[in-house]
Amino acid sequence: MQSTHLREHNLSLVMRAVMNAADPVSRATLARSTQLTKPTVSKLVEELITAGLVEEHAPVSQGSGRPMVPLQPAQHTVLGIGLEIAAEHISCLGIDLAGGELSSRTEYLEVTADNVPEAVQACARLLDQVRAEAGEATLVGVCVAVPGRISPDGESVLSAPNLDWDDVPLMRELQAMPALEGVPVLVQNDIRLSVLTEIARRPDESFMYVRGSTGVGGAIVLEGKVLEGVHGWAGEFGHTVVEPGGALCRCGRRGCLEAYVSYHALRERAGLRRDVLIDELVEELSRSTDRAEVIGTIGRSLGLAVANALNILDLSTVVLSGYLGPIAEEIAPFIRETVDLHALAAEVDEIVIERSDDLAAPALWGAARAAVSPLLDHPGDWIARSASLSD
Amino acid sequence: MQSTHLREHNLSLVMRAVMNAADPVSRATLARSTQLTKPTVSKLVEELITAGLVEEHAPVSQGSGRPMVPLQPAQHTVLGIGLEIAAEHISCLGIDLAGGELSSRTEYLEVTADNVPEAVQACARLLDQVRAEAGEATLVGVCVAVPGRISPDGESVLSAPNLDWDDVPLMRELQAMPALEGVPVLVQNDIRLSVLTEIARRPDESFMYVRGSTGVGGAIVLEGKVLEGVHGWAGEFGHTVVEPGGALCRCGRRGCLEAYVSYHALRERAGLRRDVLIDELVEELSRSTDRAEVIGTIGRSLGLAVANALNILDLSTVVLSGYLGPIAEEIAPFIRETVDLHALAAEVDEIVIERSDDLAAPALWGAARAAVSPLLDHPGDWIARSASLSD
DNA sequence: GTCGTATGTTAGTAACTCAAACATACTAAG
DNA sequence: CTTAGTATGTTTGAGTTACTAACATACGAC
Repeated sequence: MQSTHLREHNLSLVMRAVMNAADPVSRATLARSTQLTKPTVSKLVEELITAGLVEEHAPVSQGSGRPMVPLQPAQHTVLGIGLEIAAEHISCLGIDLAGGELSSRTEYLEVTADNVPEAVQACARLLDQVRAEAGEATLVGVCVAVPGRISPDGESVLSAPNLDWDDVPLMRELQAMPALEGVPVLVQNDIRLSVLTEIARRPDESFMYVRGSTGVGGAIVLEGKVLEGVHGWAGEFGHTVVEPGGALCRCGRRGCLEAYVSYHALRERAGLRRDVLIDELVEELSRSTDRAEVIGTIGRSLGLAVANALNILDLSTVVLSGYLGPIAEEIAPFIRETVDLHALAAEVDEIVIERSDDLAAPALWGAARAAVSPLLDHPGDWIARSASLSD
Repeated sequence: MQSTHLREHNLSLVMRAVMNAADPVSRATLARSTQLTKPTVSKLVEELITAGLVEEHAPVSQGSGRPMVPLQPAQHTVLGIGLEIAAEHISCLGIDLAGGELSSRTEYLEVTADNVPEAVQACARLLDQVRAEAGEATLVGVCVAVPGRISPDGESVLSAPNLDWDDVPLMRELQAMPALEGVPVLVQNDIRLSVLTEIARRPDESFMYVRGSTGVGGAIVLEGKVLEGVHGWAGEFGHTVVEPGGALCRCGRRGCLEAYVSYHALRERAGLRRDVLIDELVEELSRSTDRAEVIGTIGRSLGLAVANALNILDLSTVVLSGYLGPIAEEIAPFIRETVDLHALAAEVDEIVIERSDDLAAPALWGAARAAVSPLLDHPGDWIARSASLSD
């Protein structure tokens, strides 16, 4: 490791400290939290300011002593764009370093295997619009959320059942856009991006994220980092076996978790075709059976999968999100019952089951964050670039 | 991060490069593999040599060009001691940096809840003997392997069913020994130490380690590092549920993996009391039932647990060890059958099922390695210490 | 107004690594 | 036996980086 790497590391350290702080921070505070000395922090902060990554505000008095100079992530200088491709719409969101929305747009269209080019064009249109509305801010990255399995290199969508997509080389298509020349483009699974929103709320924690959307997905977060796995789909436990030889899942196997608790499966069981809210769906199911049994089946199946996962990973926090959020309180007792029965950690600590305070579109927001995130890890690259531009 | 941390990092980088190399390496080779420059490597190597961590041998010609000066981990200068506490014996092993055995001893005694002080005394005796036989080598650490659950801080043994131990503050007991003053003492679960032996064989790989001993345990290895979890028992999947409401496990729950495939459970089923080899045990079981069914039950139960774990962690390699080693080839087809049915990764890559080339006492060797390992992460501390001694 | 306090800056120093040239020691070929 | 070629390892001087110690700054409190 070279000296320049050391600088890069410290630069990133300071940048992240500024980002993670809830309120504006002083240089002195940064020095304390990063373990660096005041002169070092001052120098690094100066670089970040001239590069347009950090903003200085008017001094604020803090009781006695010299007033601090508040530092914040720069607003409106940097633009990260998130795209979300869903079955019936494509959304686009632009944020800056401060995490504020600069601009957003949505187009409604039914995305299928037959209109991939149209979808790509829609993405391009939305990108241009959002970019134009974001003003002066420089685009630093684009990240696309897709509800499906992405190849480990992030190049293409291997399969997205809801979109009926198979092997779509989305990254290449988007990178081919002239407007995106030189801009990094990422493609990532929607749930893995949704979890970023949750991570932002509880930085550096370890937990299991379970999200019910059409299927059931999830992610494992260890000390604020999403576990990747060999193919980049660790935590996708919709096809964990909860009942060997049990109900037929749409993946063709038997006894998968998804066959018991996914929105899709529940809707099939209710015999409904149209989209309804989860509450209505449970209501519908309760007509033929006891509501407690419907909820109990969901809770206990989920509990078994969760318990096994908690055992293997030795975690003690579960966050429920997506359509599981609204019924979280209702199913929690059943999950707890099963987890307490099977999870070893439950003997020592109480397993915490929480619901996620989901935004309207966590995947979209997560994608926008992911688009900005490389900048925070390597501010030096950006500084070098902005320096060369001003030459 | 400060400049001194940079040096510490690079020192450790070079030290580990020397350790991991199968054959003695030259400074030039180290420069290439560590991405450092030749002068830097030379300086760092010099420090490691004077500190007694690395050894220089006579120049060796490598075809054309100046002959290289071979570098190796120093032999007989540093002593790491591993202890293994088992139900019927306590073993002790001393190794040096080169990984060679300097000395080893075993005492046979039945370790129970009633004779903890005796066990500690036996440890002390063994430690003294091994240390005496190791000659000049300086003791740098002690690590104790215990077949049970260890508290997250490594202070005490929470429970060790085979030893009938509960809440034994082993670390404190050992640290109280005058001979161990200033020497770091670790206590760790035996399986988590066994896996270190496997990691040494396949550095930086990711895999699942499944070890059959009295129970069934395991560990998760991600890029050469053992996953810890909140309490330090991630990967302990003996109590994963493979059949909800199934066979009664000795933990009091139902359907645990251990109830189907542990040596303990198999022996109970065979109605045997004495210890027999796994082959004999399977033979015995095959008298009442078909051998294929015995093996099949083991393989399929294990397969289900493995498949669920692989799904959650997105891994594609499984290493079978302990008593599962000898029957690995026999049970592998059944594991594969179940895994192929349930593991998603099996659709893309073939899941690799391997057997560990187990040493006689992997936990003991792992413990000895773990005792030395902190030195490799922080050679600077040791250098400072050895410098102050020679003053 | 003076003191106490906390922030941020300046100047000088120490530590680390790097690039370039050099010294070394061998093989291979004429 | 000499010369060329090659790879290793060292020396030298320079360029980073961050640190320590002292200082300047700007406020509140008495």
